[in-house]
Amino acid sequence: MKQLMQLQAVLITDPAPSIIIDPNLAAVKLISATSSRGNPRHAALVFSILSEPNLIAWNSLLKALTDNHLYSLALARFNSLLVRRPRLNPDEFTFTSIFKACAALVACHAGEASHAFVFRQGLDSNLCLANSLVDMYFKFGLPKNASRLFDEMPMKDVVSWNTFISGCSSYGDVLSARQLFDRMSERSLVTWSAMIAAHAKAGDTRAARELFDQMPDKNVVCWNAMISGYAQNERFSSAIELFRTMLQVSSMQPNAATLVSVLSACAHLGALDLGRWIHRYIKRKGMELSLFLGNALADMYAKCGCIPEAEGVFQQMHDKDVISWSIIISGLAMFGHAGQAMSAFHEMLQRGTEPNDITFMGIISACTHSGQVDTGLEFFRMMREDFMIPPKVEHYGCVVDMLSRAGRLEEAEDMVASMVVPPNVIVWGALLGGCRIHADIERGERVVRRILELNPDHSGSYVYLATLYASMGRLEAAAECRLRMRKQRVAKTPGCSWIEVDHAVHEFFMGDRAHPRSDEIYAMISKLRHKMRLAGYVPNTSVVCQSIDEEEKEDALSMHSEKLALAFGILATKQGQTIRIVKNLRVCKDCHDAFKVLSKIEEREIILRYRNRFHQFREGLCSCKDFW
DNA sequence: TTATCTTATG
Repeated sequence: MKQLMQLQAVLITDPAPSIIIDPNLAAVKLISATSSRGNPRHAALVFSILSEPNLIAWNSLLKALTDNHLYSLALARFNSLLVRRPRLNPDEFTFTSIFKACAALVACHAGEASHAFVFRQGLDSNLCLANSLVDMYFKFGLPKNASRLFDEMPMKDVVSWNTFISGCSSYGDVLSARQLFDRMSERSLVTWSAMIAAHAKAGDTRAARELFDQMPDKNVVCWNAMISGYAQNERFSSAIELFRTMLQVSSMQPNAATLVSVLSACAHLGALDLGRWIHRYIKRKGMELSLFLGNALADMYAKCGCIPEAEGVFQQMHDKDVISWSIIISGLAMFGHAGQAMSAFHEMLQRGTEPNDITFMGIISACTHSGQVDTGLEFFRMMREDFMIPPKVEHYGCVVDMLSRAGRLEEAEDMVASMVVPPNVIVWGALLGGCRIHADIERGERVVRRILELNPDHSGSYVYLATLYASMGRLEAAAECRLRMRKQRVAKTPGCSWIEVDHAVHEFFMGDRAHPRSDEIYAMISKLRHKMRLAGYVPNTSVVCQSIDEEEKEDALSMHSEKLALAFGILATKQGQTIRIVKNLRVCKDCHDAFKVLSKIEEREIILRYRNRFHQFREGLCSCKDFW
C-alpha cells in the first residue's frame, strides 16, 4: 500500500500521466526520471512493483543502478534476471550496463562470461557494445586483450578512437595514444581532452599545453584536464594562473571538478584568499558539497591552518568517507592537537567508518607532534593487529621519527632492524634527525653510512650530517662534509617559501633578490634585526655549517626564505593581520626562535607550515611548545 | 546505449 502511494506521488509529477496505460511503459518512464534525479533506490522500488517486468524495464533498472554507481547491485540484479527469467534474453542494452559495471568493479570473471555470451549471440558486431568491451578490458588491466579487440573491430567511430586513447594513457602508453591522435581525421572535444590528460599523466605538461592552445574550441572538461594536469605535476601556480584565465579571459563557468583541482593547488601553496573566494563562489552558485568538493575544500582549509573552517565544511557534508575523516584527523595532527585528533578518530569508529593506512598515518603523526610516544606505539599496534593493516614504510618513518625525537634511539634502531619492508632514506633520516637532536655522533655516523649505501646522491643526509657536526662544534668535519657534497655535485634542495598577499602568491628562495620590492624587504630585515637585538635576542648561529665568522653567519641566517617572506608579509599587509607562510623544507631553530620574538614585537599572529607541520606564533610563543 | 576532467599520507 505504501509503495503504491509512493508510485502515485511520482506519477503526479509526470507531465502526461493519463496517456500511459502499459505498466511496463509507465515504470520505464518513472525509473529513468527518478534515476536522473539521482534517486536509484526509488527507481528500484518502482521496478519491484511490476508483476511482470519486460526486458526494457529490466534494462532501465540496470541502467539506473550503474548510472548511479551502484555497480554490485546491478550485477546482482543481472544475475537474478538470468536465473529467474530465462525466457528474457538480454540484449545489447542490457550488456552496455553490465560491461560498465564489470569495468568499474574490475569484475573480470563476470566480464569475460558476459563477453562470451555476447559473442555467441553475435551481439559483438554492435559498435557501442564493442566500444564498451574495449574500455572494459583496459580497465581490467588487460591492454593486450583490449588492443586485439580494437584491431579486430570491422567498424570504428570517433568514440572507439577516444576509448583507445584514454585506455593507452591509463596504461602509460602515451606514444601509441599520440600516434593514433595524429592520424585521426575527425577529432571531438573528448579526443582533445583525453590526449591532453594523457600527456599530463605522463608528466609532460608542455606537450599538454601545446595541444590545449591549439584547440579550436574548448569546453569545461578541456580546461579541467589542463588545470588538473598542472596540479598533478606540482605546477600549482600554473594551475591557479590558468584558472584565472579561464574566468577572466574565456568567461567559462568552472564546475565541481575544476574547483577540486584549484583547491588542491591552493592547499599546497597555502593560498587561503583564493580558497576562501572559491568557498564563497560555491555558496553563491548554490553548488552541492559533494564528497569530492567537500573533501577538497576541507583539506584546503586544514592545510592553510584553518581547522575551525575545515571542521565547519566537514559538518556540512552529508556524505563523509574515510578521506573526509582522515583530512580532519591529519589537520588536527599538523597542529599537534593530539587529544582532538584522537576524539575524531574514536568518533569515526563509532560512526562505522573503517580507518585505512592513511588515517593511521594521521593519528600516529599526531602522537609524534605532541610527543605522546607510548600512545603512538599503541596506535601502531592497533593498526597491525586489530585492523590487519600492513604497515608501509611511511608508518615506520613516522614511528622511528617519534622514538628518535624522544631520545629512545636504541628502540628506534631496533625498530628499523625489525622492519618487514626494507627501510628507505626517510626512515634512516628520521633516526639520523634524532641522533642530531640528542647529539649521538657515533650512531649518527653509522646511520649516514647506511643512507649513502642506499642512495649515494642523497643530499639530505649530507646536510644532516653537516648539521650534526656543526651543532657539536666540529666545524672542520662539517666543512669537509660540505666539500664532499660539492665534489659529488650533490644538489641541495633550495629552501623556498610562499606567501599570499592580495590574491597573488609570492615566492622566495634563500638569499633571493628577484622580488620587485627586494630593496624594501632587505631594509625591513635589517630593521627587524635591530628591533630584535634591542629586545635582547641573540641569534642562534650553531645551525650554520660553514666555518665563517659570526657576523657572516648572522647574514646567512637572515636570508632564509621564510624570513624574506615574513619581511614582505609585514611590509605588504595591514598592521595586526595574520601572516601565513608555507615552506618546502623544515624550519631551522633560529627562524623558529626569531618568529616567536617577532610575533611579540610586531604584534602579529604568524602561521608557518612546512610539509605536514604547522607552527602558530603568537605573543612570543609557538603552538608547538618548542617540541618539534 | 559507448568515450574525456576531480580529493587525503610520506
